[in-house]
Amino acid sequence: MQDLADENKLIAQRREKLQELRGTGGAFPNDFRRDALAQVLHRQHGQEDGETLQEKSITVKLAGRLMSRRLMGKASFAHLQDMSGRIQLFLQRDGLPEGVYEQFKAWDVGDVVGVEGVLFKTRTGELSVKVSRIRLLTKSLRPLPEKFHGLTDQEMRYRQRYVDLIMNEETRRVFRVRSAMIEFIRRFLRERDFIEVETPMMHAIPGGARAKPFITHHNALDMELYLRIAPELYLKRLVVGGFEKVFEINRSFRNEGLSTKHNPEFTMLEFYQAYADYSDLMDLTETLLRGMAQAVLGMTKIEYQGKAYDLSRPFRRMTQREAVLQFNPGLTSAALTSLDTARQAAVELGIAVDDSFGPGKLQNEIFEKTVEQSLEEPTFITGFPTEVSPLARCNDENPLVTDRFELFVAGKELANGFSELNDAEEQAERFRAQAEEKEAGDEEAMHYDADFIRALEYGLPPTAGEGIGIDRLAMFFTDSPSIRDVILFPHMRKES
RNA sequence: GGGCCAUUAGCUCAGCUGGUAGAGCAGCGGACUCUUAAUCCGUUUGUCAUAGGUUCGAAUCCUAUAUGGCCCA
Repeated sequence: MQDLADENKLIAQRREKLQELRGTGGAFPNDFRRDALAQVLHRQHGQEDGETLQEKSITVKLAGRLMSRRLMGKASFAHLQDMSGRIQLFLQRDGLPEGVYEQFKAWDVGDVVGVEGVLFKTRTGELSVKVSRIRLLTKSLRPLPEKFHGLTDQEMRYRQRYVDLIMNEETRRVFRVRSAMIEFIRRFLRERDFIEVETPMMHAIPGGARAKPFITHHNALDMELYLRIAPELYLKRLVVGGFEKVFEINRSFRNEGLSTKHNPEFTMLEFYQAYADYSDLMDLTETLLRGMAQAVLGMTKIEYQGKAYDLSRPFRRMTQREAVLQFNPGLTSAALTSLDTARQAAVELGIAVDDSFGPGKLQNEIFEKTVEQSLEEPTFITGFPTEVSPLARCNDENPLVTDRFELFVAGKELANGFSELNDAEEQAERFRAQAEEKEAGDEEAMHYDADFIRALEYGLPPTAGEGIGIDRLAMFFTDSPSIRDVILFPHMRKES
């Protein structure tokens, strides 16, 4: 029970109004049923003229939140907002049952009401409902932000997303787009015979990526468990099992800092296709993103943070080596191949170099430092060093690199895919190398996963797999500068 | 982790070189039957983020902390 004295006066007044409602019974009715939505009415009847509407005499029942009120002595206007949008209400004292108009005048912006009335056009031509019945369905105790500026405080928008959603159409749009993107992915993959699966989120051995996991504890089993950093190893077990095309859209967790690009929990699409290689997946990714833009936004042109992108054009493809050389004119391919010169180049760029870094790791570090953020146009980077790709299949011509790609758009990594390493013995060898790095103090190095090796020993068909970061993709599709703008309830520190 | 900026009424924001804390919206009372940031008259609202310090006196200056934003690593 909250102490009334602690609350501000506006809330106290509304509590009193609620108390009166309780006295008359039925303060929280749940028997009102609507038969119309605001936006649908605008679409169906917005173009009709007043006379036509009057002749048709269309009665509708609507429910939603009162977002504004313009009271006059014996008549009032108000706007009702439901899940689809807004529509204006017109209430006349003489058009309502005895005493109802006076009750309505005592209600507040933010209250949830149910109305019944006839569609008409006001003098200014706005489609409205001439209300004949109105009921208060839920009393709102907290005042909404001011009607003109709305809620702009970013912290409050994230912490109290419910208020942000009430007040800001743009926020509602962002999350509708996100939802439509995920719906499109499901349809796209199902049409291609992928099946959707759910694999464990709690892992005894965290794997499938280089990252620090969150640790939790199972009491009954008295064992440490890790929140997954990627579903990869389980999805490949399923391909071994004969689910030759699988996908999962779900959360992964990484114990890292927060930034405009990182939330501790984030949503990934991962999919695996047997009898395909990384090149097939690059083609599929282009088709997927192009189709998604068309389906969700109605066009393949996207504007992100002031820059225009056209997904209908073929995505650029270049190797990591080529990209590093292009952005570092002083370097040569030979310099990147030799350990000494590669290390020197990295040090000169201010990279914290560890003695254990080989030429591949050094090239990857130089790439991340000097190239990534400059890759604006959609670009597939291929030829990632084997050293930094412990789960990917080596290239047949050059075993120092893997058949792997990452897709960059607007300077952000959106996707990572590769031909899967399906040689159980080589995978075991690479796990051992990772385990050694872990011993040597690299917290992000992978564990040796014996069951995964056992699965590979039964035989993983030649397979390609890919992960796409849904949050970052949603940022790009909704022109959002921060990952927090596309996560309904982003992680926040404790309120002060 | 480092740098810069912000935090004042329910919301959006003013508040000058330190001198009794303000506006608009919302609220409350009144007028008003086509308004739409409705209008008109009247009126209420504060832990100035928190804790210290300087000062006769601090929203204002200083320090620390918290939360958020932006940039960098």
